[in-house]
Amino acid sequence: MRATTTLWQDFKRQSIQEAVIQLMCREGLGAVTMERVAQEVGIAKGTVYLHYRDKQALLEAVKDSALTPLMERLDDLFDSDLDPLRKLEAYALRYLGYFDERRDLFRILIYEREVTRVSGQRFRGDRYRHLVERTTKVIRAGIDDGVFRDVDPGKAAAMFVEANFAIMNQRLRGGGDAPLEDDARLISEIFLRGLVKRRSK
Amino acid sequence: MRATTTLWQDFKRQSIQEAVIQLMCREGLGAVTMERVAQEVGIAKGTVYLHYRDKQALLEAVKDSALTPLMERLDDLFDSDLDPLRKLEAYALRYLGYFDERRDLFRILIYEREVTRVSGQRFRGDRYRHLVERTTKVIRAGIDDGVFRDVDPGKAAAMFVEANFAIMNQRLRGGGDAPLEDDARLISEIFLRGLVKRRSK
DNA sequence: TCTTAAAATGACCGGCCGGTCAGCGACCCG
DNA sequence: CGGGTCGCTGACCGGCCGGTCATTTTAAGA
Repeated sequence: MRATTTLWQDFKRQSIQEAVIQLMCREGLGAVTMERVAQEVGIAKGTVYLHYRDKQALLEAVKDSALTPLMERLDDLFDSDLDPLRKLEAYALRYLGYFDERRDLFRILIYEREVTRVSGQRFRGDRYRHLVERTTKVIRAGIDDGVFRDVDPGKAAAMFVEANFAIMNQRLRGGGDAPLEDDARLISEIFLRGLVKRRSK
Repeated sequence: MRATTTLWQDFKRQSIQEAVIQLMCREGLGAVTMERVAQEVGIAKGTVYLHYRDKQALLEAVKDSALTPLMERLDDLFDSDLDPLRKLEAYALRYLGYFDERRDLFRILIYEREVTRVSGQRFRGDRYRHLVERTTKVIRAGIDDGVFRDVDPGKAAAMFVEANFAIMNQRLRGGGDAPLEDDARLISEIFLRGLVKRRSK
């Protein structure tokens, strides 16, 4: 009975989180009201507070469950023993792949970035920062190996992470008709080899 | 007298806009309240409404006066007869240069992007979109010339615009000690030539 | 100094939203 | 059937903020 109760509560919590995501995707962050969320789930506002201390805790939980799997997949990649170049290629593939399956989650990522930036506050769980830092290390390793050019690894990492975001954003808005492998390859090719055609003619 | 009055009103309007920018930089978008803005200028809330119809009009005006000069400088560049490759190089230089002089304005850009994205609504004056579109044309021209590789120009453009944003963001946060010419060159080099070292050894 | 029109003010209003809690019904047990 | 537990409810509260407008202040002209 204990287990059953917990399972059911988990289900409830998940329904609430799903409602937040749905609302955010359909009508934007401004529409995410405790009242509206409850309405979406089909429960009363007070009930939501039986599951989450307050609105911030709810949003935090949504971000967590939406982005933690991605971060784990990327951290696994960072921890692997691939060489830096392959790591960046694989990064793009995993990043796009993750959001391609669940496009609504990408909104959550946008939301996190924006709130972090607009509020101007430092967030403890700033995932974006984490991503850039780990990417920085990869690039630094590549430079030490003599594979990459000697550039500021932090800035190159910021460019790379942002480029992935930009492409995913395009996929989301532009209809995303291209296979994700193509887009991942596009990122790798441009970022690693450059836009300019090789003078191989 | 007519002229004098207008000039003085312009000054008032400018003070109000400056207050918005200051508030936004110091305490984030959430602190930008009509009351706080008036307080910052040293006038009463009602007075602000003598100059701007409502809050949205004020924010719109702030965005306009902050970003229009940049857009003009970039549009001049796009309209010039430089070849595509030089245009992209010059783009990075102008972009970074503009915000380097007035770093607080960069916050306004962040604000516009975030609001545009989070609200999910299409904005009439979406400058970001305009930038990407013009950059797309440049890249397409470069591809037609045979200088650039045959990639999706829209996606490459999104990457490029975003990369510039990322670097400016880094300059803002990381202390921005590097000369802007170096950072502009970094963007051009990576985006145009790639991160991977040429096998010229 | 008085007149008067324009400029500035800030108390006030209404709506919104996060958060609370007294109460209600469903269900179980004795 | 009586009583007690518990999940749930939604009316309500308080604070915040955008926007208004009757009133006061300013200043120019006579």
